[in-house]
Amino acid sequence: MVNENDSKDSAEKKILKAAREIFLDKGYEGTRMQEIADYAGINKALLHYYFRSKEKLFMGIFVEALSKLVPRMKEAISGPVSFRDIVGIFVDSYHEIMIENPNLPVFVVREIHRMPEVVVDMMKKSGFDINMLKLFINSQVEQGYIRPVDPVQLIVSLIGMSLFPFIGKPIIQGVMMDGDEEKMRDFFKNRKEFIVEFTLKGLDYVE
Amino acid sequence: MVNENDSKDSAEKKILKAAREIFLDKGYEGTRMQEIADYAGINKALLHYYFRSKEKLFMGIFVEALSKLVPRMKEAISGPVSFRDIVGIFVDSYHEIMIENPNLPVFVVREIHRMPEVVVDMMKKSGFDINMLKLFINSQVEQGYIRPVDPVQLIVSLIGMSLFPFIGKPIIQGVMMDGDEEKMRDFFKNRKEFIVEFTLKGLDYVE
DNA sequence: TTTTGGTTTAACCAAGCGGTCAAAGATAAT
DNA sequence: ATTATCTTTGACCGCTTGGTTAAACCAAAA
Repeated sequence: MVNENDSKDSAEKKILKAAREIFLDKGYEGTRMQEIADYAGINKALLHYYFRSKEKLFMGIFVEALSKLVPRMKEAISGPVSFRDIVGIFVDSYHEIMIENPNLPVFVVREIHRMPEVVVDMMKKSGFDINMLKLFINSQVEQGYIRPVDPVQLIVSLIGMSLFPFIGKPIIQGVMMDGDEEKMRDFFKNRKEFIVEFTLKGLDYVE
Repeated sequence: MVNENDSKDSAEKKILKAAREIFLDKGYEGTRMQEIADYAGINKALLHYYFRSKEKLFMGIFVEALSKLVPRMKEAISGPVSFRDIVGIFVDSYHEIMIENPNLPVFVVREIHRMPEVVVDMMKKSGFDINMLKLFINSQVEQGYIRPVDPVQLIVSLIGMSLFPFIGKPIIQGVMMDGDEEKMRDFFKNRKEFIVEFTLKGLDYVE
């Protein structure tokens, strides 16, 4: 039991890495167990040795992916920060995650559509802390920093503006930017600032 | 050849209707030809009699769906209308289409991700008229109606804010609104006005 | 009535799917 | 060296998949 190196669990980790890669790209229904095995460089039967079924393996990956999509803003909100800061942190955290996991939004959208109740249950149990954000927005309204606004409308707008560039990247780059990668990089570079300014002005924010 | 009734082509139309329903809900990979046949109330072999393969049948549905997503704004822009009107029409046309076809955005997102180059080519050939909108936005900036802004950032924001409520409906309703359908209806009822006001303010619009 | 042509079907097929199993390999304890 | 336990594999299984085929069906033309 001295063995703490990776040669023992490397198979399991290789499987998880492969499953992550392929499930996120092709979704549950588009993925073949054989493809995961090939990608991981192991026998297909070994997949079922470590993870009994395709669904079990998938759910592990899915839970992991979902958790990334829940912005952890508890500390940010609890501190004495401005509305501008919160919007910036919110948008920023999404962009950070998306740049590291470009396939994440399409993956989650696809699987939410396939099994909405399951996902909603999962998010409820995992403590999706939207209420804190709602309260924060309402308090900012009451203190006169921003105009009266339905917090959900605002949150949905922020998420939509943050995620859609990644969801629709092929269209934006291919159709709106004539396939120019440099333009696309510029677009992403400017995206965060645009969303923040656009949002603050859209809410009549006063410093 | 007197026969112009539907009994002759009803099979084909029944197939198309079934294919539309099921492909849009489950996507290419999630759909079984048998399921389409059952839904249409016909034999599976008849599918291949009218449409040779799953892919051919699918592409018909997909082209039809894609065309719905391209906003036909040529007439709107060509006329002498205000920026407020254009934003209103833009958001409105998306909402109208989405309410009639709630599964459309997830469907298109899923299939774009599966075959991005194909879709981009299709959209280019179908004359996606984003340039007119770009020019219009730029002209509004030059005339001082709105602050300087990258048209693509704005268009992507508008589409993102318009589509995301439909893409993320299960989460919004299930997690942000505790499953309350009435709240969700209110949310959708107020959505258009919110986006328009939010956008106009966000761009320092002056009438 | 027979023929003709398009329409619809049951039965079938090869390939691919997720999943299983018995046995071979590897590793550490006895 | 031998046993016991965990890991890895090739071969295999039952089932589903998209697709085919030959024959039945059916209305209109001859």
